[in-house]
Amino acid sequence: MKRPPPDLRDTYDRLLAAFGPQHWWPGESPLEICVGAILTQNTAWVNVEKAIANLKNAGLLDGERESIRRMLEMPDEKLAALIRPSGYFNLKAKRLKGFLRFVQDEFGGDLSAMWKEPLESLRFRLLDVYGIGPETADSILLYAGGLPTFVVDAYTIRIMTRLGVVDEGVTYHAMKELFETMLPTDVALYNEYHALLVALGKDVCRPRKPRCGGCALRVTCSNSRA
DNA sequence: TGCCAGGCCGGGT
DNA sequence: ACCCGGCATGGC
Repeated sequence: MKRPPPDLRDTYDRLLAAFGPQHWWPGESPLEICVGAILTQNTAWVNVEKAIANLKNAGLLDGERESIRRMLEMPDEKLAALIRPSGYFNLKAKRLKGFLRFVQDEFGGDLSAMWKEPLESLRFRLLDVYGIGPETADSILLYAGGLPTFVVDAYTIRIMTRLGVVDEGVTYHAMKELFETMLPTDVALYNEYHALLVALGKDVCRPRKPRCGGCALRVTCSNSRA
């Protein structure tokens, strides 16, 4: 760390005041949230919505166990065609099935049974599933399972790096640990905080614009002043 | 038009 | 242990 960490709780209050509640995750059921978490990998959410609409129209996000079974039985190409708007559709069809296969085989296609497993243990098992990396695992655990794990993404790292809170090249794990250490273990707080960082990132923190001059960073993060 | 989006995997150093 | 190309659509 280049400087003492800001009061991340105060930063949260400022973000909430600036952007308001984000109402994440924008999904109606745990299964839909899990599916969305995989489909949104490096993809704009608006495209994911189209893919999810296709799945709903095909009746594949209604009954949880039934939907999981039907998607698993479907040929890869057919599932890929449905999720086409979300991009990387061939890849994501396989990743989606990888996750569904895990839920099916290990928990009998019952997500509520999955959440009963201890968080750390479940997290490691999810990371072993093909196509599930740290962010997707944490998104599933927090937003679908309501378990207290902080979700880090590219925006989180960009924002914290540009504020000088962490050095460039900070790892996912270090960033996650920082938030979890500095904040109370609170699912609702983790939920809203990540969503607010994404809102801020979309606003001002693009990859090719290293400076956010005149942007909302000043408003929201002034407590980290040098 | 080109760049970007709520990553992750596999192969190469 | 890093680094990088591949994966693909749709919006601005």
